[in-house]
Amino acid sequence: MVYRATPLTESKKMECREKLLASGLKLVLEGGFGNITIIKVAQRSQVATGTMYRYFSSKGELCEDIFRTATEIELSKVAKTCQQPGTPTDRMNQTLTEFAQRAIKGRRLAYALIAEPVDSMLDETRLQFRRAYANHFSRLIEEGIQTGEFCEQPSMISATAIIGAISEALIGPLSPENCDPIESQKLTHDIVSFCLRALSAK
Amino acid sequence: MVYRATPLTESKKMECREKLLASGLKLVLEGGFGNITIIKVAQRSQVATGTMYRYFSSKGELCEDIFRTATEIELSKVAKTCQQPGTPTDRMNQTLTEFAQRAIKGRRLAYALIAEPVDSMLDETRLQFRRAYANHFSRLIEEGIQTGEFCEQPSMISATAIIGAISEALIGPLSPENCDPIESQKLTHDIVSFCLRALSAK
DNA sequence: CTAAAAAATGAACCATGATTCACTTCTTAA
DNA sequence: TTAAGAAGTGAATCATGGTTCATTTTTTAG
Repeated sequence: MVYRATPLTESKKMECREKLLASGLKLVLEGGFGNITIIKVAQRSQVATGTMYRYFSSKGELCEDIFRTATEIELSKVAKTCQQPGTPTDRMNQTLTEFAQRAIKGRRLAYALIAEPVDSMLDETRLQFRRAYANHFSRLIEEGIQTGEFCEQPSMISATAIIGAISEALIGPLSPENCDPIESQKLTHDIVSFCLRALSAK
Repeated sequence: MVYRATPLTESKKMECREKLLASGLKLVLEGGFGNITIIKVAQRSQVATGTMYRYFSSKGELCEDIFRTATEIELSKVAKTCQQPGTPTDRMNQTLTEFAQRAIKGRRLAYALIAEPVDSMLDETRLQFRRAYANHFSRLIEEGIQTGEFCEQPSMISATAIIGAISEALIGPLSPENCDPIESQKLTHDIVSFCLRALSAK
C-alpha cells in the first residue's frame, strides 16, 4: 500500500491566497501599487517569499488580482446606481456624485486604480475596466439623449471625458491633499455640475 | 610658472549638454520616459555613460530637463492663444482645439508629458506645469464669466476638469491608437464641444 | 506511529540599470 | 613642444527587487 497525503482542501488554499491578497491590498491602500514588494507582502502575511509563488505565478499576477478585485467592487457600485429608476439626469447625478465621493474618501486607492503608473501588465487590465466604466456612462448618456434631457453628442466620447474630468479634478495632482467633508462636498458638487452642464447644454 | 588649460567655453559645454538632451528627447518620443536609459542616451550621443554625469548630476536631472523644456514649449503656445484678441469663447475654442490637435499629432510626447508614470522626482515638476496650464484656462474662464458668455462656476475646478477631459479622451488608454486626419478632427471637435458646453450652459 | 507527499522556507541567484572612478586622451597656455 | 588640467571612457560596483530551489517542516492516510 502506498501512503500519501492529500492536498489541502481548496478552501484552505484559498485562505492563504486571500491572506496574501489582503496584505497586498493594504499595501496598495498605504502607498499604491508601487508600494507592493514580494518581500513586504510575504512579511505582512507571515509567510516566506517563496510561498507566494505557490499561489501566484508572479508579482504581476498578484497585482492584477488585487487590481481586478478592487475595481470590480467599484464598478458594480457604479453599475447599480446607473440602473436605478429615475430620469437619466437624476441617475447620472447620483452616479457621478457617489463615484466622486467614494474616490475622495478612498483617495489613495482611487488614485491607484484610476491613474497610478503601473507596469504594462496592468495597463491592459486597467484599459479593460476603463472601457467598462465608460460603457456604463455611455449607456446612460444615450438614454438621456433619447429623452431629450441631454443634447446630441457622441456618448462614448462624453463618457470618456467625464471620467477624465472627475479623475483629474479629484485625484489628479492638482487636487487638495485632504479636505474636510464640507470642502469635499462642494468639490464634488462643482465637478458633477460641470459634467452635467456638458451633457445637457443645447 | 604654472601651466594650465582653460575649461571649455560655455558654448562648447552647452553643445554637448544639448546633444544629450536631444538624444533623450528622441528616446521619449519613441517610447516615453520609461524608454530613457543612461546607456541608451549615451550611445545615441556617441558618448560614454560616465560623460553624462559631467553634464547632469543624475538621470533624474536629465529627465526633468527634458520634461521642462518640452512642456515649456507647449505651455507658451497655450499662453499665446489664450491671450489673442477675441471673445473668451472664441479664444477658448481655439486654444483647446489647437491644444488637442497638437496632442494628437505628438501623441507619444503628449502622453509622456501629461500622463505617463514617472518617478516622484518628475511628479513635482509635472504638478507645477499642470497648475500653469490650469491657470491659463482659469483666467480665460473668468473673463468669460465676466462677459456673461460662461456661467458662474469655480474657474479653477473647471479648468482642471477640462485638462482631465481632454487628456483622457485624447491620449488616455481609451483613445484610438491612430486616427486619420478626418477622424482626429472630429474627435477634437467633439471633445472641445463637450468642454465648451460645460463652460457656457446656464 | 510512519512514510510519503504537500507545503513552507529563505538564502542564493539573477536581471536591470544607475552610478562611480581609476585611467586614457585631448586641449591649451606658455 | 610640453605639462597641467579638463574631458572622456567604460568596466566595475552598487542597489533594488523578483524568482528559484535544495532543504526543512507539516500533514495525513493507513
